[in-house]
Amino acid sequence: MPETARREDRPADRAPDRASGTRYGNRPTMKDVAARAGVGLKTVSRVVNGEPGVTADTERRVQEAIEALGFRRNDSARVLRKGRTASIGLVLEDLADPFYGPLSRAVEEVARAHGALLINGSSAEDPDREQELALALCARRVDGLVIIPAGDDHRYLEPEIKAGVATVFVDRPAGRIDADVVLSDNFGGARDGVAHLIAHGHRRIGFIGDMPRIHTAIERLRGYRAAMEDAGIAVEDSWMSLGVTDPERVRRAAEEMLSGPDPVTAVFTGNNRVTVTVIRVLAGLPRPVALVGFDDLELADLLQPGVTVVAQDAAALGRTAAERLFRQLDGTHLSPERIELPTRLVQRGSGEVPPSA
Amino acid sequence: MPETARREDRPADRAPDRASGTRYGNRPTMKDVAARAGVGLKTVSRVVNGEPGVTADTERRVQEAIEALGFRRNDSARVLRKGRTASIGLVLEDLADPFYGPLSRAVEEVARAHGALLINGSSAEDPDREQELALALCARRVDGLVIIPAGDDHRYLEPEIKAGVATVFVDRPAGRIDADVVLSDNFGGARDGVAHLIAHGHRRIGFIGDMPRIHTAIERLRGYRAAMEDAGIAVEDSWMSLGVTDPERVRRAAEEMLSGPDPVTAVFTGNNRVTVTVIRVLAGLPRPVALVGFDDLELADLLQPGVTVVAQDAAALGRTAAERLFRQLDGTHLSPERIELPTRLVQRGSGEVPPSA
DNA sequence: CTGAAAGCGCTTACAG
DNA sequence: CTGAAAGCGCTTACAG
Repeated sequence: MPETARREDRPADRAPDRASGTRYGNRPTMKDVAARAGVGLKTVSRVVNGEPGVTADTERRVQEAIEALGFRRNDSARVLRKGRTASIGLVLEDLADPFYGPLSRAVEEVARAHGALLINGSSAEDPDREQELALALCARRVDGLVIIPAGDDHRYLEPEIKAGVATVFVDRPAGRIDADVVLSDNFGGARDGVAHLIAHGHRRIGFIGDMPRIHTAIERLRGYRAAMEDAGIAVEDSWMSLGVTDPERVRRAAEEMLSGPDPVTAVFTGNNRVTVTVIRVLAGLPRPVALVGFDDLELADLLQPGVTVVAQDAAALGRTAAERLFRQLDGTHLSPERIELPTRLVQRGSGEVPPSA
Repeated sequence: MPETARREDRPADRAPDRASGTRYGNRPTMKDVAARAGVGLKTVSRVVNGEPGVTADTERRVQEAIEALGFRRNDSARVLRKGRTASIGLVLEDLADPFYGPLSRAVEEVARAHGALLINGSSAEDPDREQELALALCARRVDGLVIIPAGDDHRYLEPEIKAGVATVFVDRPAGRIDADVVLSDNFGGARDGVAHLIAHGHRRIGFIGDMPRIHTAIERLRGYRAAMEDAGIAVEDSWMSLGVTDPERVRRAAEEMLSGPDPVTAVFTGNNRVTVTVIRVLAGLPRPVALVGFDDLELADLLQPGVTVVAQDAAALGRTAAERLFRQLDGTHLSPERIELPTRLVQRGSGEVPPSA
């Protein structure tokens, strides 16, 4: 007999059939199952959770009632009683950014391995929105939080962390609190990338990066400066540009440092979005300009020339952070740590272009 | 006085200080706040929820208690009582695929506008995993579900939908149940793309697509066949290849149809991953071969030649689906609908290459 | 093997 | 304006 034919069996005193979906529609509960199977509530609970101590016959009766009613345990109620929600939150900058896709997926896989679901949100690089999201996730009592911070003050999380919410920052460190963080070696990666350009004969090298309140932007700029200093090159202010990464500003910045009497002969770009815009600018120039970009790009190897990049392992960042999170949740008290993942210089052509005369 | 100095004020009968984080660590509840402020539970609830009917003085006392204890409302408990969880689930194929990033982000934005959080999961194109995920989300009592289906039988969702879980399928239709679905015009897009190649003089045109159990793969193949038929071209079996989209198989398929005595002079690729692999194959060939790909790619315009594509609007798919979902949740009963979004042919060069002799 | 009672942390529906 | 009681749907801790 079809499940739906049984709907009227449900106790009449339960939610009336109002259209507007209060009470999750009108779902059967363990109590309904117990009544139908003629057993106690606890017995239903045992069957649903696969606990021992139920005779085969009782179990069968309960199973039948479950199927007839279309019962599905309300984990929301379960969670309230048990304490752990088996869900973790991920606050990132923008789900649509190709850098965060693999990172999210890696976090998700680790969560899945631990039986947890992932709640995801984009801060859109807005500190207020980051806070709003993180606190909303805490109110839902996620067991832990993986945060790619937009802001630089995370004291708002102190009570939550104290209350037991595991927290790991990724890609950028926490601000004004002591917390686990998993980073790429932004400084070293940028330094190596710029040193690579220097090794290929460049001295006038431009740097176009993200807003200076972003940690990675500062670190990469620091790497640029270090490489230049190591080579004894005095950096001119007009070679550096930090700011929002929208195509308009980046295009202007690139055009400025590439024009005038003493243009740069090479550019180091501070992230994937900047790199893409600069590639477009360079494609319109009559002379070749060398380019090394931070972050890898799909199809980068197929461009002419191929784009030399300092690649981060986004998936490894996510995986490492999530694993650390669950280690925290395992109960062992860990003191906050800073984990740094190496970057990799991938030579494809654009970084090996010599300076044009 | 610092918040932490107040921790010992919490009633001693509440959770002991065990290290392993049961009971969400050791969080204060409304009851604790009420006790500290010397008011009733309901008054705390009123203040926390900004309900009227509390004198300024009482409100101040409650607020003080809230801050001193570091109280944050447990939405998990709230949800149990209220019926709606203000969260929706998104089951997609792979968070790391660049096609799903913008789609997820769009769903998230709509959810946010409705005050809901997004729980995200990847099916990895595995029907069992899709089901497991979707049902886990239902057990968490998400208000609604946006599903990019991997399987072709969704009868398992019938009890959930009947129980009030709003459901919208995206990118591919539901199997064996009647549900809302938001699709791109896969058939028309593929037909136009192939017709474009024909208009540029090609007759021997290859098609490389995804596994034939995937709806979009079938529709795009159908579009290919329709365009060929419209032009009076008899398609040879060796021109078509459907299967997993891993680079190995796609590469072999492309190489096969591009070799032999009568190779194809143009290729139509069935999705972004296939396109990327085929671009690599074509880059290694001595003669030019025309290419039109389904799905747009970042940097596609910067390749030589630029890649002509049939572009879908991934963000519009996500937005439309999520809006439909919340329309369902608004209570008006809507009969299942099929919404089709147009695709756009973007000419960039590769699709305008003439047949080589 | 089985189940009644209490409780998780809130909101609802009342009563004062 | 304020609050005590009941209840959301489960699990826990017992007792039989």
